[in-house]
Amino acid sequence: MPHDAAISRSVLSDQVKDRLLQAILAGRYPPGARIVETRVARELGTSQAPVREALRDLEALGVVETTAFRGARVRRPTSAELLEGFTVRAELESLGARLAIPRLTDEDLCVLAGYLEEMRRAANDGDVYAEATADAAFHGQIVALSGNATLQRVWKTLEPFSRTYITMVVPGVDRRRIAELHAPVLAALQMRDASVADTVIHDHFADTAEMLASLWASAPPTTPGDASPSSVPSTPSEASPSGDAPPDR
Amino acid sequence: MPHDAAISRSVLSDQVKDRLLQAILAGRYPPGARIVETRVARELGTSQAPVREALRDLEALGVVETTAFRGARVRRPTSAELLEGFTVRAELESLGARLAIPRLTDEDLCVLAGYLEEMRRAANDGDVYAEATADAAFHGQIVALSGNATLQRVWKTLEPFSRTYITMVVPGVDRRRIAELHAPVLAALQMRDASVADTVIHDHFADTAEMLASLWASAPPTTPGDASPSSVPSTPSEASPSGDAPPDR
DNA sequence: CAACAATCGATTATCGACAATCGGTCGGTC
DNA sequence: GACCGACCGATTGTCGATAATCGATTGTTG
Repeated sequence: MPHDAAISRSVLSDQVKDRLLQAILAGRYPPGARIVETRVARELGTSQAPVREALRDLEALGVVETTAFRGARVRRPTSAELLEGFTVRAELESLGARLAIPRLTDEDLCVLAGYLEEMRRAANDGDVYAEATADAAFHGQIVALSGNATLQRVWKTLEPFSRTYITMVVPGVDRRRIAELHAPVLAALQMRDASVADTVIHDHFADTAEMLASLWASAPPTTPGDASPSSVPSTPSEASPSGDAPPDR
Repeated sequence: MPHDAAISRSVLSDQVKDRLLQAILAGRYPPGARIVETRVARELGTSQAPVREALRDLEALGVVETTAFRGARVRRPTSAELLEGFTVRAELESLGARLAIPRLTDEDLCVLAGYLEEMRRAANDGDVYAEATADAAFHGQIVALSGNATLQRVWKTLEPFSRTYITMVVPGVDRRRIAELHAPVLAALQMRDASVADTVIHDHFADTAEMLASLWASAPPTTPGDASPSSVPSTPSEASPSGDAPPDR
C-alpha cells in the first residue's frame, strides 16, 4: 500500500531525470559542470525534449541551475549556502517530529531503527551511496510520519540539494560518526518527547554543520583545485572543476 | 540596475507561465479545472512546448497538479491541506524573522511598514488583488531580509500555493481584519525582539487559520456538489470573462 | 440484463528540424 | 596598439508532426 513510486516508469523524462541525478550524485558532473541538453540526449539515445524536462525537474530540486539561453550547470553551493540549508532543514524536521510524535506507532519506530541500522552497516562497509540513501530515508521518514503533506512537499525540494554535496564534497568525513549522530533523534522519538526531539534535531544539524566546518577549514570546497579529486574521472567530457569556465575540449 | 525581473522577457515559457498564473489567480481556471496543453497553446498562439514547460513550473509552485498522460489540473487543496501550509509557513517565517532581526535596518522596517499601509489601503478600496500582492510582499520581505537564500527559495515554492486560494476561495472574509493581523508582526520586528516575533508570527497564522475555519464552517470548500464536472463544461469559447462563475456560490 | 473486450476520440509524450540567442573571435578604425 | 562592431560556432528555445496512452463508448457474449 505505501509503495506508489514503482510503476509508470514509461515516462522518458523521469528516467532521464533519475539517470542524471544518479550521475550527479555519483560524481560525474561535479559542481559547476555544464550539462548540455543535446549531448545528454545523444548519449541516452533520446530526443532533446525529455532531457529538457528532466533538467527543469532537477532545477526545481535545486540540483542544477539554469540560465536562459545559457543552459544548465550543476549548482556549486558555497559552504555558507549549505549551512543555510541545514538551518532550514532543522526547522522543518523538528516541526515534522513534533507533528509525528502523537501519531507514532511502534512499527514506525522499528522502520526508523532499521534505517539507522542500515546506515551503520553501510558506514562500516564504506558504501557511501547506501549510507547517503539510508540517511535520506531516515530523515524523510520523520517528515513523512508527520502526516503533513505540504511539509513533505517542501522538504523534498530541499533534501536532494543537501544530500548531493554531503555525499561528494566531503570525502574525508568519518561516516560512522555521522551515522551515530542519528541515534539521539531516534531515542527522542522512542520516548515520544517532542521537546527533547526538537532540541536533539537542532543539535543534530548543528553537529553536522560543525563537522563540515572543521573539514572545510582544511579543505575549503569553494577554493580552486577543490573537491572530489578522486571521483571525477569517468566521463569523456571535460568538467574542469575549478573556475566556472571550463572551455570545452 | 537592481530590477532584474523586467528584462529577458523573450522566453515564451515564462510569459505563458505568468499568463496562466494570472488566469488562475483571477478565477478563470477554478480549482479542479483541467488545463489542456494544446488548447492553451492555440489560445495563446504558441506551440505546445512552452505551455508544457509553464505547466511544469506551475506544478513546482504547487499551483497545478499533473499526472502522467492525464494532464494538469488546478490543485484543489482541502481545507486541511491549507492549514498544513500555514503550519509550515509559520515555522519558516518565524525562522526568517529570527535570522532577520539582527540585520534589520530602519529602512527595512520602513519598507515593511509601507507594505502594511498598502494592504490597509487596498483593503479599504476593496482591491483584493492588490491586497493579496501586498500581503505576499510583506511576508516575502521578512523572509528575504533573513539573508538565507535557501530559506527564501523554499518559501517561494510555498507561498503562491497559499496565496492562490486565500485570494479566491474565501470571498466573504473581512480583508481589513486580515490586514490588521500583520500589525503585531511589524511591531515585534520594530522592537527587534526575536522571541516576541516568534510568538506573534505563530499567532498570526493561527488567527488566519481560525478565521478561515470559521468561514468554512458555513461554506466548506470541499463539500461535494461543487466537483469539477459542472463547472468546466469545456465551453469551446473559453472562460466567460469576469469571474467565470466558480462552481459554488 | 450484466460483464467484458475491442474500438474510438482526445490528449499527452516524444521526435526531428528550425530559428533565436549567447560568448567569443576576427578584422577594421582611430 | 586599444577600442569597437560584425561574423561564427555552439547551444538553447520553439515549432509542427507523430507515436503512445488514457477514458469512455460501443458492440458482443453469457
